[in-house]
Formats: sequence, structure tokens, C-alpha cells
Amino acid sequence: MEENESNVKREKSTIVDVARVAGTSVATVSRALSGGNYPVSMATRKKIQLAVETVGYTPNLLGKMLKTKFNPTIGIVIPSYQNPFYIQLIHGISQKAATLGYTISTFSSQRNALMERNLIKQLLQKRIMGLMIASVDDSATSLTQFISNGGRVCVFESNFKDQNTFIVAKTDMIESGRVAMKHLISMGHENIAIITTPLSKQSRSSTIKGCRLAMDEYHHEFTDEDIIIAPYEYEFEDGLYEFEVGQDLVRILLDRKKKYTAILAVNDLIACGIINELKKMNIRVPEDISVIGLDDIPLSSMITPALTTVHMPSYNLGQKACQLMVDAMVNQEETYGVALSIRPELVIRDSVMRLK
Amino acid sequence: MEENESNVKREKSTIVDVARVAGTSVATVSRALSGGNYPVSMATRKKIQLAVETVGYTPNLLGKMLKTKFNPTIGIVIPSYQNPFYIQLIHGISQKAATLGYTISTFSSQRNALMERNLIKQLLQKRIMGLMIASVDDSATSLTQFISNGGRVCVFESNFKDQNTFIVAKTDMIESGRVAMKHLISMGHENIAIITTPLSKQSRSSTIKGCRLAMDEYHHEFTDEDIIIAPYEYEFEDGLYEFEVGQDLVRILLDRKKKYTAILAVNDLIACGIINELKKMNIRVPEDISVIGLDDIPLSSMITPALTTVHMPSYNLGQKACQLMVDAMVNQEETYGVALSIRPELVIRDSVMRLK
DNA sequence: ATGAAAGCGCTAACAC
DNA sequence: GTGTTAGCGCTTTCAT
Repeated sequence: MEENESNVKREKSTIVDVARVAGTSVATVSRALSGGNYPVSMATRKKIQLAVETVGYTPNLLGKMLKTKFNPTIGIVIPSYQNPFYIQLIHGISQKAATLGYTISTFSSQRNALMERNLIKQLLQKRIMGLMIASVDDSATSLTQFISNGGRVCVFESNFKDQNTFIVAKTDMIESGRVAMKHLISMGHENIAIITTPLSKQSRSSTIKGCRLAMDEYHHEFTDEDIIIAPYEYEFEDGLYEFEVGQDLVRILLDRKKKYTAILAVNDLIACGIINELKKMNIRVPEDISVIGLDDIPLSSMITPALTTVHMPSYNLGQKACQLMVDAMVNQEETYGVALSIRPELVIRDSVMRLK
Repeated sequence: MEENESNVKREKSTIVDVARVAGTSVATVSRALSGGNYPVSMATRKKIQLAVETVGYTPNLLGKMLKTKFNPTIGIVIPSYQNPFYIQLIHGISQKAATLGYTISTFSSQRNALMERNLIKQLLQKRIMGLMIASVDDSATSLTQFISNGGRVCVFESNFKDQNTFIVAKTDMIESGRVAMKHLISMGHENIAIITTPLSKQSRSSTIKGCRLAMDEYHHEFTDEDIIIAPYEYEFEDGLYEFEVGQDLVRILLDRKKKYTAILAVNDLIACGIINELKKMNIRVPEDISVIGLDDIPLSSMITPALTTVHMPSYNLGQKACQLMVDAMVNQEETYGVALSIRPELVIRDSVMRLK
């Protein structure tokens, strides 16, 4: 099969095809098509536009990015698509990115540090300059490597001590824990249990710290015994890890000698699991036991009883973090060490009962 | 600031740096690093490996892809991150892609056709070869353009008549509607209403068709009056479009003269919204009215009463579709027109009551 | 088993 | 305002 001039199966056309048809040089085409406001006469612009259509030209970003060393994409890595908290975050980022003319591309690490590293390596190899991540890795080496290759990193969650080379964007977890716990106390509860996923993440231990703070303020007794920690952490193929943690751990809690009047779950998905399991056991919420969560995901207002929780403005957080990210990407100077902390807010619904 | 030989801030090193340090040619480095099983002596391999580490080399995929015209990435475009059905689908795809050595990159069109087109254009410009999409666009032009540029497309949902250039992967929606409706009928229901989002999508009208089929089989009366269709379709910034559709439409339904004993919702999120609203109005499910959904998302087993629904094996569907996709990407011959249809399965829980 | 060199599609000096 | 040309980092003939 010989190739002839008027090839029926058109090979993907390039800038030179356009130039040939338009009767100009490739430089002019480049300038007309993406050369900022470089002067190109209206006449040639028209010719080029026409040529673009006749040859069916689609720019090849690969060539452009190779040349300019700039990939206007922001990579987002989250631990799971199952937790609505991250979904809201993505929404926020996405919305802001769109207005700023950036493309976002999202990935799930499936709570797997190895997979996370692989993902980051991929991004690096594609010369993506911006990375926004809720990391599940104990080590920050992947991230620092990303930065030493000229990238910008924004972390939402991290196990390691915050590097001052990252943009840190998080909700104030200490305050969240404190707010939730104070609400329970103000409703007359004293025997309160905490149910949590492993404390490896800094955000988790911060939450607990906030809880302790509140208990201390009121001189309530509170020991490590009162905290039940999930022994495992992974992503199910199909199902909701955190929801199941709630279901499993509340059973363990109920088997204990010590009796509690309220449970604080470190996130809403866990709280929903708890309530779900309690219902199965015919234990009424909040009459028999109160439950409070943290996050305020859509599900929380959908279940019965509607969950009292602490709202994390993740949509806002995403928006603001994205703005910071883009700033860091365009500025050549290092705008590092930025910290963004968003204040949580109590949302009272139906899962906590006044005790006395 | 002059650049000196032993530059402190290392510029990103390339294959030529590696070659220089290893004392070989760039061709050899390329072959050693990614040249399949092209013969390179063990000795030089070692030298190159060493050089890679000393210069801190990270391959630039942009260069590679530009040269090879092959981008081993699969782009996924879904209407929303809020609907767990798609999340399950992504999980399935992701898992399979990982085993096949492909990277997936996901995007949300936010139920916006314009945005969807933009996304597709982006993918095209990045010369991504594989696109798996649940399209919300009325027109297939973006998709056909993608294909005419050498890409492969797999559709999960589409408004247009199926092109035989696509890989079509869907659950059998006609059968789903039929199964759900038959269950209602077998439980003694005759006055059944359907609540649905706009029928613009083919999958929606297929579901309805299936419902009609079931009604016909039993010679039950069923008219367009019994179908309530949401007048709008868009993605909220923050919230669950379909859930709210359920809430809004069930109120409208209840205001009608005709009284129904059962409601069929075309997806679970809608069904959950319906149940939620019914509860607020102190109407008991299933005692006062039965509700059945379609999809079997995790939420369905979490609410009270647990939702009776039709399970769509979206995880499986994702896996199989991904396999097909990759096959199509490696095969130069066109493996088009493949259709994959997965059979749904009734899941009986607590939201449907036997009438007589 | 290795190297030299052409070129993928694009941009950005530098000329005119 | 427009054209010429030298690469960006990589692969891949074609030699040797």
C-alpha cells in the first residue's frame, strides 16, 4: 500500500502541515496558535485558522511540553475514592483549577504506600510540576525527590513531620477533636470512647490530642483504654474500609466491662458504620448511646439518626490549596512552607442526646 | 550567578549525562534502560545502572512518547465522583490496569457536555490512546474525532446510537428494569410509579423499556403518567444531585391523585433520596410504600430500611472493559464493535413489602 | 554489542 | 511581521 499525496487515511497532521497549507513558516503558525500576544497579522491568522481546519490539526502537547519544560497539569493523589471527604476536596481543587486554566488528573493510591510511590514516579516522569497529595507513606522521600526535580508539592495529610518545602493545607484537626469532644461533654457525657483507624497519620493523632485537651479542660478522666484503634489499614476492592472499621470496633467496645454513654469516631464513615451496627443490635442511637463524627460528608445527613458531626470545609480547602499550588507553579521563587489551616465547625443533628 | 561545572543545583539530568558518565553512547543507554530485550552486555548494563544513580537520572516520558507515539495511559471520564457506581467502575478498571502495566488517569466532567469535550480534547493533545468514558454528551463527535486520531474508545453510557467503532461495555439495563419491576409485581404491587432523571441517556430509556416489558408480561396497566422525570440534570458543587432528585420528585408524586403502593427508582442514589424524604414525612417504608432501586451501591445496605435493589457488577464490568481496552490498544488491527454486557442480579433487602 | 545520526512536534532566539 | 534554525530528551534505523 503506497502512500500517495491525497492520503485517505490521514496521518496525524502537525504544525508543518498547517504551515505548508497556510503558506507561512512554522514559527508563525506556532506564534498564532500559542504564542501569547506575539504580533501576527490578522490576515495570516485567518489563513492559519483555515489551514488548521482543512488539515484537521490537533496540537501535540508532548512536543510543546518537551520544549517548554512546562506541564500545566496538577496531579492529585488520594488514598481512596470511597471516602467522600477526598471527593469534596477534589471538587474544590477541580473548580479552582478550571478557572485558572489548569488541568487536574487524579489517582488513588488505594492506601498503599508502594502504589503511591509508583504514582509519584509516574508523575515525575511525565514532568508534571504540581502534586497535591494525601499521603499514606511513612517516608517523605518520594515527595522530596519530586521537589528536588523542580516540582511543587501540597500535602493534605502526612505521616512525617512537615517539611518546610511543602505547602501544607489541612483542617485544624486538634481543634476538630476538641470541638467534638466539648460538645459531648456539654451534653452531659463523661464516659466517652474514641474509635479510630491507626494513628500512623499525623491528622489522626492530632484529633486525639484535641480530644484529650477537651477532657483535660473539664477535668474528666480519660485514658488510653478509652481509645479503640483499628489494627489494620487497607483498601478493600469493593467496600468501605472505614465503615467496616466502625462496625467491627463498636462490637469490641460493647464487650468491655466499662460502659460508655457516648462514642466519638474520628471520621464520619466510621461513625456511620458504628450506627449501622448498633441498629442491627437493637441498640438505639442516641437514646442508648450517643455518637459523634468528624468530617460532615453527605452521607451523614442521609442516615437515621442524622449524624451530629464537625464540618470540615474540604471544598474550600481544596479551592484555596489549589490557588496556592498554582501560585507556586508560576512563581519561580520558592513560595514554600506555606501553611493553610481551615477551622472546623460543629454541626448538630440527631445522634447525640443530652444526658442530664 | 554563573553556572559552573559542578553545579550545586543540579539541572535535571538526561540520557546523555548518563551516557557520558557511563562512558557509552546514548543509544546504548536507551537500549539498556528501555530497549526491550535488545542485546547489551552485562558489563555495560552495570556501568549504566551506576551512572543512572550517580547523576540521579529520571527518564523523561515526554521525550519517549514524542518519539514512539505511544502513551500507555488510559484516560477515564465519568460524570461525577459523587455516584458510587462510577467509583466502583474505576476501582475495577484500576485494578486490571495495574496488572497490565498501564496507568489510568481519571477526570470528572461534572455532567457537563462542554467540559467533557474539553477533557477529551486535552487527552487527544496529550496523545493518550485509550479513553473509557461514561458520556453525558448528546453528540458523539468528540469521540469519533478521538478515534479518527488513532485512539481507542470504550463507552459505558452514551446518549447516541452506538457506533460500531466503540467498545461498548454496559450492564444490561433492559434486563435490570425488568428484574426490578418483576420483583415488585411478584410482591403483589400493581400501582407502581417510576422516578427517574432525564431520559436523554440511552441507559435510562432502556431501564424504562425493561419496566414496561415486565408490566406487559403481567398485563398490568402502565402509562407515561406513572413516570416522573426530573426536569433538570447538573452537578452540584457540593451535594448529591441524584439524591436530591429523589427527595424532590417523591413529594411531587405524593401530591398526585393516583395512589401508588411502590416506587421504582432508576438508581440507588435516587432511591435513597426518596426513602430519606419519606421518613421526614413520617411515611413508613415499606409498610406504607415500597421502594426499589437499581445499582446496589454501598450506601444501599447502610440505610434503614436497607434498600432492595438490583446489583450491577460494576467492579467486574470495569475489569473486563479494561482488558478489552488494552487489547485494542496493543492490537494495531481494529478490534472495534466489541460489546460487553453484564447481567444484573436482584438483591432483596428490606424496602419492599409483600402486599397480599 | 555498540555508536552515529536523524528526527518525533514543538518553541524561541536570532535574523531580516 | 515573518522566516530560519537549533534544540527539548528520547528511540531507532543503519552502520560497524
